[in-house]
Amino acid sequence: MKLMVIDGNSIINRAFYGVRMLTTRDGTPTNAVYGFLTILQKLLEEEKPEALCVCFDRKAPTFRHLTYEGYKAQRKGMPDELAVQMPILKDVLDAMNIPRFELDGWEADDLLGTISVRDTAAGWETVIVTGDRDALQLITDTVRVKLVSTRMGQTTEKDMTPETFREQYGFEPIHIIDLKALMGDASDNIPGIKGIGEKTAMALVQLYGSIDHLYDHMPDICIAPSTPAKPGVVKKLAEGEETARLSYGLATIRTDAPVAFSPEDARQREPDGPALYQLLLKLEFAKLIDKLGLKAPQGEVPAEAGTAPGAVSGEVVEDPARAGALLDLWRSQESVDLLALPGLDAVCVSWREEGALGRAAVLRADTLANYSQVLEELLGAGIRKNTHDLKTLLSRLLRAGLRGEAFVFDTAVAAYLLAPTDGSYDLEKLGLTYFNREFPKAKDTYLAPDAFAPLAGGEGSLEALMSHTALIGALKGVLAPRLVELGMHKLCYEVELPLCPVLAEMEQEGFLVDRKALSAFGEMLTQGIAGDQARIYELAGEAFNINSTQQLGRILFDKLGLPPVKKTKTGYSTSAEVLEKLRGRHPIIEAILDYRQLSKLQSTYVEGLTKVIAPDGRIHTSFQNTVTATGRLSSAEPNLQNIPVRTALGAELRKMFVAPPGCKLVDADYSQIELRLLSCISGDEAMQAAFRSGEDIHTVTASQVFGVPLEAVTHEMRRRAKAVNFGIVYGISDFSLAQDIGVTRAEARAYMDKYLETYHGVRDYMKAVVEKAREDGYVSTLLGRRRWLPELKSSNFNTRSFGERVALNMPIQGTAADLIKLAMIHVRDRLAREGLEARLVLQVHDELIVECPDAEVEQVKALLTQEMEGVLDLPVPMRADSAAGQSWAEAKE
DNA sequence: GAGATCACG
DNA sequence: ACGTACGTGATCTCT
Repeated sequence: MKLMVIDGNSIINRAFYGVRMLTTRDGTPTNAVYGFLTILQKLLEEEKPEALCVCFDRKAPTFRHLTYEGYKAQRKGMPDELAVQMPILKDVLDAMNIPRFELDGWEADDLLGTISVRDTAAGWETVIVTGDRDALQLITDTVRVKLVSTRMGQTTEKDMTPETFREQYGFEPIHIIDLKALMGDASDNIPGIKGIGEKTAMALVQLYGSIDHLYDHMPDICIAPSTPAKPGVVKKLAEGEETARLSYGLATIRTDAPVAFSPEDARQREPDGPALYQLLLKLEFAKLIDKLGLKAPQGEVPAEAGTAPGAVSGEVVEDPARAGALLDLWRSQESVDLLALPGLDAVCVSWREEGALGRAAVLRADTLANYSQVLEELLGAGIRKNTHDLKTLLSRLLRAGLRGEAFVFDTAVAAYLLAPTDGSYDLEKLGLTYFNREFPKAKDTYLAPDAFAPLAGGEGSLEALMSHTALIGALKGVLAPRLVELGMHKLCYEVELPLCPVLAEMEQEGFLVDRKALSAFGEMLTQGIAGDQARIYELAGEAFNINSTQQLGRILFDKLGLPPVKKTKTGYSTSAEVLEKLRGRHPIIEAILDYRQLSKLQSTYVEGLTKVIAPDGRIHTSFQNTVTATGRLSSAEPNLQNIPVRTALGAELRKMFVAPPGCKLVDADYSQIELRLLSCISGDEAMQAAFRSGEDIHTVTASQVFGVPLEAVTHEMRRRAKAVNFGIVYGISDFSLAQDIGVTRAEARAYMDKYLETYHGVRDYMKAVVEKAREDGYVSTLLGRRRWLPELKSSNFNTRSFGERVALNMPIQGTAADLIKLAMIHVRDRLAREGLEARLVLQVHDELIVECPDAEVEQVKALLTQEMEGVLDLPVPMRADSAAGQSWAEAKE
């Protein structure tokens, strides 16, 4: 029989420092509890003990010999983020029916000791789990200590038995106490003998075992067989005897705590399922709930009654007459919910009948004779619809030659606006978050590859499809009022939703690529790569995988002996930044930099893009509208928002993005939109005046910061001013600015001070925005888009600093995102209204690209500039420049 | 799946 | 004293 007894304080501490910060949406820190439970799961799987319990401290550490300053320093060891998680962990353990022991005036250590002794007496085997080496004194033939350490979320354990202990320390486990009596332990406030360190203490204990035995031999002390100790050491031992004996007492773990324990009481029991479920849900540990196989409480959900999804009565519509009747019914509804399968071969509609009974109907292409007619009618303007992920639906519809109108709500977009850092917004996840209810996973049911295959038994999938569709309506009931409450309803209904069809059309349109030119470019790269590779192998004296940073690091820093500039978590850094510093030290550096550049272009762009050219010769990216924390779009599969431009060779790629014969590309980009917005948002008069003057902003800044006339601004002055301008938007530090522009930290500091003196409105804003964010818990853009900032409440300096930089940056980056989204909607409208053939094909954050017939070029250029500049009335003009050409490279001027 | 690197605004 | 710029996505290696 085996008992596992856990040092609760020690393990939650390790977990807290080993697991990255996690919080629930309301900002409650949860990382330590999460880490503890992860470790517990792992240990239970490995050890499978019959019994289990956890011990906690209930004794304030003593600070007899510490000053008040020392006390404060000590206290810093238990930050608030960890303290608030202690009671949470205890609640979780209670719900898991795991006995926990704590006793006034006793430390967890003493309880571990007491329990292990009782356990042995009862004939049981004991595994003590802790991160604290003190406990090693408890090791016996039947008591093992599992030492746990956690780094970067990875847990490692080491089993310590009498054998392994002796191997490592060279003496018996019990003499750990004697070791501490001599050397002390700062973290436990055990003084030890001053001047006796780890080395000496180890040697003495290895030779004498106990301090009693040691002092019996005074003053003829050796530190190794027939090696007398130095007189200094003997003197210290003699003078420190009293302290050593006192320390011995302090280091001894007691085994006589008055605790009511017998191993039988700790036998593992079933957890209290519903209680544990509720707790883990509150902690937002969805994955753990899954892993433990916990189920949502059955039956009606009491919370938010009336809005929660009730039972749905569903039907599969196979009779055209019935379909017609339903269409009439749906037209009369305020709105219905709609979910379609990716191939559009089935759709589900849900609605509420009088008396609030939920209804759902599935229409299938294979069983409803007039499916396409019904679908078209359903998608038309006569029936108002709610859906989930509108942009993807519209995109699929367009691909099938269909249009969707009258979509009035999107649960994915709404949930994103309410919590833009959540990362994913699957329906089943939203159901859990907003209703505490478990829903089947779409990917396991109606989105599974063979969900509706004849033999797959599609009933489960049908049911899941219907419950998910009905969930859309229920979610709208919660999300829509919340959007109003937080002032984001206009942003949702006037920006995000109208943008969906624009994005879908852009995806459908695609960007024409010159496949031949791309492949010729690729061949050239292949040659270059082969040359670089050969040269690198020759200079290295061996062949190796240049793509492996590990192998490359060994070659550069071990074999060739170059100085490692920077380290990463896993070894040497070989980043371009590091290699640049080594340039000139060895010819191989140049070859590696060139190899890196060429192979990046080859694998990511030439090969990556070639793979995704559609049969129409065009590349159709996917614009993601629920991804970024700031409100920007992102582009994926492929990413067309990071096509090279900064280097001459990379920019070649933009020549491959073209307009077909008879057409041109028109490219329009905002000039300095983020700085212009900074001047508006901060209300800084000086910066606004600079923009109104129409002069180059970086030159004006340089002139003001360096105190010289505009004409006297040198290239270098402008470059530095530009770096400061950028840095300010990101919440830069003097250190990073110095690194960026290659000056000393003091100089960088001076530039920033001068800058903030010149633009004191910006300085005031930087201070105010962070303070307000701390009070409100969020920051927002001009159009009301929000980002929550639990980081600002962190006690961790880095985390908090990050929160402060985000508080500065998000309103600016996010407002720019709001503006271009609005401009895109307006551009799309005007192109249609003016009957132009021009089509938007790409957005790159501050840039729009349109493909149009040659004849429309001038009109489109003007239209783009107007709509982009005129999107909002601000105290400073927003400027946009446009140009046209046969390729993207040409159109960018 | 995580980490390192590098492409963009 | 801390540790060092905001926001993304793709590719490659290694565990």
